[in-house]
Amino acid sequence: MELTGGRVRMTPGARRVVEAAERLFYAHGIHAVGVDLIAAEAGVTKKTLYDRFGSKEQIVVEYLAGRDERWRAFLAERLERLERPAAEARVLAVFDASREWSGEFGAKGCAMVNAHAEISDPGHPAYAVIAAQKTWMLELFTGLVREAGAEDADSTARALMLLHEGALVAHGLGMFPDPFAAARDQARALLGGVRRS
Amino acid sequence: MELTGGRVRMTPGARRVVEAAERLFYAHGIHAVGVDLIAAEAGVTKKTLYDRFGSKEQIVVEYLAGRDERWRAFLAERLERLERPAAEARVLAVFDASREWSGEFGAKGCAMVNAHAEISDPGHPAYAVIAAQKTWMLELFTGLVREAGAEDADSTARALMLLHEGALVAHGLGMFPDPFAAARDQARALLGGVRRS
DNA sequence: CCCCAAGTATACCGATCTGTATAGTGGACA
DNA sequence: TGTCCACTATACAGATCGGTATACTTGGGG
Repeated sequence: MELTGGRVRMTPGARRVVEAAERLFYAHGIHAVGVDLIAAEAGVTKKTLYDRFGSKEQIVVEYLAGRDERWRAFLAERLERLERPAAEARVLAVFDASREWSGEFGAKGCAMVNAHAEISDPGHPAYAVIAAQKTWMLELFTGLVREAGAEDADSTARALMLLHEGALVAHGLGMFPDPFAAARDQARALLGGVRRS
Repeated sequence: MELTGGRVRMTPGARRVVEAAERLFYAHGIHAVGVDLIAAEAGVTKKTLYDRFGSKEQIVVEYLAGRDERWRAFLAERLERLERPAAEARVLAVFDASREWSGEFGAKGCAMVNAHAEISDPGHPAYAVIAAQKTWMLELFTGLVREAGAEDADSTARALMLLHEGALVAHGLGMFPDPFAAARDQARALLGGVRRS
């Protein structure tokens, strides 16, 4: 199975497998996509696929963990662009980044939320990846809000989290146009009305 | 197939099928549950199941439409409880109702969002049910906000929608305790700060 | 009394599912 | 030159998938 800290060593074939899996899992759901299709789309035999990953479950883990890694790198790059940023501007930049990301890669909403809908066993290794992603986002907001000097950083961060998750869902379901702009507006109002310590 | 306006005639066996399907689909996901299991859990043969529904797809439609109906009835009952209610109180009551509903039936978040994650074909009949549910909720918020006399009812309603969807997701993933209370607090602040026409 | 709707019981269909087995190929590197 | 390593090709196993077929039972209403 060739693991390195729960992750798989990414040979060229393995990388193509994860890329194909990400595209197929995200578009059609995890259970709707078989390993035969993944292998075919990756231009790889099932033998190679199982030599690298050992199980479909492990491909799911790589799919989610890889996507999370890319999102974090994407977000970090967007946050570093800001020069001498006010903390409030950094919070709003998270919504802008999410809007851009979702426009490019997020037509079906949050991959973590969607995967969670298909997994019932809390012992599934993907569960930890999903939970960690949401914890990380909440802590990101908490840190940024604390920088901004808000009185109750925890509850403010949670409110931002609700707006952000709501925007992801609204975008995925096409509830109304540009939900990230709406969420960003609310976030600004929320931060503007907050008492400073 | 015995349809009545796109829906199935609910004989006793058919009702048990939908009940079993709802429990299993919601807990494990749609593609993860086979019709054999549904029939067994309903105490019904596959013959009966297919005589009533004709296809698994139709069971999915009944599952979602039935759950939506129950939610709307649940919410209507909670809203009617309020006597001589201010419109703002009615908005907050939606979040209270959602909190109560989710505590009883919503451990995995929104059934519509979860189903959407597993369906890729926009022509799937369940798609219309999902979209209609979200449209209905948005219009509900819009109507309530308009009653409250807010200046920009549409954008206020969308903000409430984001908070509500965010709370459903946060609850389903267990991101932090009592997300509906947090969403309700934000909703109140949002309504309180709104300019009246 | 007889019919009909709703149901049971059971067996089957072809397709697809995850996962394994066997045998062989081509390149990099020591 | 020889040995790994990543990979191809193909075939197969056992289970489960959605869906169908045949034959029978039961209870209530004209």
